[in-house]
Amino acid sequence: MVKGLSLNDGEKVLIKMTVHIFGGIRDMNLEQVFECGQCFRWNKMEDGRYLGAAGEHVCIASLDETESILRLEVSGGDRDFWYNYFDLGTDYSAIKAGLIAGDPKMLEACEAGYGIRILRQDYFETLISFIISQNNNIPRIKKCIEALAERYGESEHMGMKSFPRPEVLAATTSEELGELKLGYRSEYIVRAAQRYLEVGYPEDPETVVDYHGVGPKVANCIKLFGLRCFDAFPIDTWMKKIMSEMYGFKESDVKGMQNFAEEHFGEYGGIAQQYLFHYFRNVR
DNA sequence: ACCCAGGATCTAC
DNA sequence: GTAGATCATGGG
Repeated sequence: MVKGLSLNDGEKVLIKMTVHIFGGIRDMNLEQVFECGQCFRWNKMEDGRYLGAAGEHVCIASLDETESILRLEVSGGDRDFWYNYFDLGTDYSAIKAGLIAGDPKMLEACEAGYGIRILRQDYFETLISFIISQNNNIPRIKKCIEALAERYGESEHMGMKSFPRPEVLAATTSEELGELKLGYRSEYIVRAAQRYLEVGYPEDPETVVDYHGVGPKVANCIKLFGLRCFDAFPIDTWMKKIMSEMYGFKESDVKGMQNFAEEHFGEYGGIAQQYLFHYFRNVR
């Protein structure tokens, strides 16, 4: 499909727009997927569709009322890319069943969190995004990331810039990034981009905590969302309260919580965390 | 003015 | 190894 868009100078330019249709979609709700805190570049449009960016690709996503057909209007990326990005090959019903079998307390949280999926996001984008997330709130995290993309992203589709390449961010300075109101995270971002160019994609997920500005919580988010370690169990201020209330931990006993998650939830601890996080923030 | 936001670092004990 | 202060920024 080809659409004509008019630009500021009045010229008509043909923009290549592809539509991917995926049927038989289960365990998916776009609001849950995009607003559970795993990604920051998707926003609901007035008509209910979601406009967002994944790396250099931009997409308008919608799920029909029976929630069985996913429609993606994309600027690029082949069918496999988007199938992979939305994690359509993973059976979340089976994962939920396993979590509930191991802990009946998870039943309500899993039901309330119907439709959550862990997107397969780009590692570098996840790294930078969650460095920005520290001691920050979601609306401002999104503003910071859009400012980064607006300034350093090199391509643009449907009004959204691509996420900056590591080479570009590595070539900036913390003073320059300071103009984007990133606060003390500016230095972390430059150093992270430079380090990424040195070490590349981590063979060992445990090494992400070696980034300056990446502590245990952010590292677990990067592992879960950017490296697909489903056992990574991020513990933030909310999870401390939740683990305290549900399982009786002292809120200071983060180490105890991590060990418990490892033994109790096992390989899908990160998924359990997502359901719990969502449940306590949005339902209770 | 104070507190919080999907915290991390640095310092001191 | 662990408690406390400090770190930008914006919103309530």
